Amino acid sequence: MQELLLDVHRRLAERYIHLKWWPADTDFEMACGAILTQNTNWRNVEKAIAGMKDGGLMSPEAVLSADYEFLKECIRPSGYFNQKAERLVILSRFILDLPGGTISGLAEYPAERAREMLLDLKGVGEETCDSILLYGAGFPVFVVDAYTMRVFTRLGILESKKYGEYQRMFMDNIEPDAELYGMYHGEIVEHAATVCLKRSPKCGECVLAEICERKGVAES
DNA sequence: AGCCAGGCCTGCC
DNA sequence: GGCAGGCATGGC
Repeated sequence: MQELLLDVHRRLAERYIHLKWWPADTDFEMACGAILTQNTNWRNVEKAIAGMKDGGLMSPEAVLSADYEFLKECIRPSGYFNQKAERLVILSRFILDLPGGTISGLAEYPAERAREMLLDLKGVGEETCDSILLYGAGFPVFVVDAYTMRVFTRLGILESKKYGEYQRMFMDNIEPDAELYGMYHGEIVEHAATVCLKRSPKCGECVLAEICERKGVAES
């Protein structure tokens, strides 16, 4: 399994080259992006992030002191703005209470504790939590999302709907390495979102075609 | 014109 | 513990 997972990574890395994934100027912007991208196309998230910046809201202090309706207007393009505005406020308050008042302050805690703290926040589920832990605070936790499940189910590597099972598959077989985990997850998203395996897979055209064939996955 | 997007919560069973 | 329904906008 370890060899297979690293093989997929190598093939993706050859095709999708990026220095550091999860584009964001600050860890706060990264964390906001994690909220804003919930069930939402990244193109719309970019508009909302730009909206927050234009509105002068790209800091936890600014979010907390802003007019609530104005905050909603700024993030409107990302959809679900009523829920997401509340989640941004909750997240901002949480961040200011961390050591140093920043997301990176989470690194003061053991990974398990930091994960619990984030999951306790209303509006932060497993994917949002792990994204922040990995890309915001540098913990070596593997992020699983809809793309990850779709790709690895499609490859015939793991048939499951459970977040934890996918995460364990990666973390039990690949050494903890935040840099590697971040790259790998980024490659999966780039691959699934831009080229292949969106809804109707055409494995014959993608860099994972050989693996599809080896696993006996039919092209369609 | 629909269908979909880098989820999560609530309320039911 | 699993599963439907709701949340909202913009792109293709």
